[in-house]
Amino acid sequence: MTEPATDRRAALKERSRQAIVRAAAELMDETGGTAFTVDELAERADVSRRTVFNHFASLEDVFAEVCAEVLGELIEKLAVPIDAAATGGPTTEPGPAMLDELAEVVRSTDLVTPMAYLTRTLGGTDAGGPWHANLLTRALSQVGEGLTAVLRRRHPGADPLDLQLLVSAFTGGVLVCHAHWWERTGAADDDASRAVWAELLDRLIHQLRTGFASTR
Amino acid sequence: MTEPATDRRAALKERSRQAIVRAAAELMDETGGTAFTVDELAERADVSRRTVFNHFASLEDVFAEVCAEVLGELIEKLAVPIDAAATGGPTTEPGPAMLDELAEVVRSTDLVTPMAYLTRTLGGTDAGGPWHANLLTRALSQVGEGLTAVLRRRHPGADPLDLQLLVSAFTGGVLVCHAHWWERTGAADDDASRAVWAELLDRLIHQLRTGFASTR
DNA sequence: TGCACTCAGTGCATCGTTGCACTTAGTGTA
DNA sequence: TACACTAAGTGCAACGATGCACTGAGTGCA
Repeated sequence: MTEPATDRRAALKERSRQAIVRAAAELMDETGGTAFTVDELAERADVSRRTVFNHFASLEDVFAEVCAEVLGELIEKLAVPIDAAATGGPTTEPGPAMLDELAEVVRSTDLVTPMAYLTRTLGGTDAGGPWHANLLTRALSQVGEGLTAVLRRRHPGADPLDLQLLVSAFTGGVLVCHAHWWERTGAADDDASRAVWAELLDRLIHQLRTGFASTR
Repeated sequence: MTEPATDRRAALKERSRQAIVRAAAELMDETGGTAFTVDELAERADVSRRTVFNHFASLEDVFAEVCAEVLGELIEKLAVPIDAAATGGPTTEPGPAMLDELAEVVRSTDLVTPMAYLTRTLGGTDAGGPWHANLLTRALSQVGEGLTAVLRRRHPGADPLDLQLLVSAFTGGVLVCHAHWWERTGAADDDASRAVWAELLDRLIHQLRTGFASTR
């Protein structure tokens, strides 16, 4: 993918920022959490410690950006089949119920790997703390916005309220499922964990179907 | 080789400078001369055009630096066997005549490759012009200083005047040999060219021996 | 409980790069 | 011969990174 036409200053700035985010993701993966210092992050990113704070207001903001990128990739994964179904352009013709479509896409996408990563790195040392809770809220909001945008592209004729209610109920349900999944699997990234997740997801979808089956 | 302890600013400065020199050496090699623009050099070095002039006063200075590095490596090559002969520390004991030692070292070092490179890139388009002549003068001076330093390490008891006269006569002789070599071989980098160079070198050494054979 | 330490975060000045407009010299063409 | 163009080189201001001293919060220990 060619870089957008930009001047060298902007390119340098973006490179520094990406280096910090990438370094944080690596350290989070290696340490299974967020227990590293700004000095370690700066060294790994090959920038000065002041530069980290030039780009981010706090370490928490860095973690949030790592999450945002993981979740952004997740939403892109979910968007691909939904957008593909729209090949030939979006239509207002009645199609499958949005819930069924969303359910099928979510079922066929591996959510366990990113969830395991985020749960391990953010939930490991201080799960439920106000700091991590804030990150989780931001993450959920981002997922919700991303899904809403994708479904809107697919169903431009859909009532916006219906659509947003669906997404809100869905992401809220995913949060509940996540807590159960974590409790039962310890956020492992393996087949047993995937089986539990699939079961919880089926429960959620079943519960939501009765309320949104007529949405077209 | 570990980088010297330095701060990040100094490291960046040095990286930029080295990138410019390296890019110039590549372009000189690829184009067989110096007929490229500052814009091309800056692009290859991945710096801005202003940065080139932050580090060097002119394109000519960049070329001079490329030469200096090639010649510096050359002098290092010559220095290795001379310094190795001094293993156990320098001595004022009578040793082989300096000329014989210098001759042996020069004979056993491949001078044709760097000479071919420098002749091709600097002599190709405007040989003998005042601009290139200036580069040649600087190059010769650098070689002379380098050789003088090496021989001084090896023969600390030698009379400085004798030593400098030897080096001056030698480098002057090399310049003459180079002109003949160029005329006869076209500055090719091959075995035939090496044979001609060896012959010319023997002539030079033979001519110099009668004047310096007693130097110890 | 007071003290020492570590670390996140901050303010400010400096450095090196960069963007851009400019001048000047050299060159080619009508 | 005048004009247009290219390219080297320059001055100046702005940007982004960096160095460094500093404050405050949290923690551990005597």
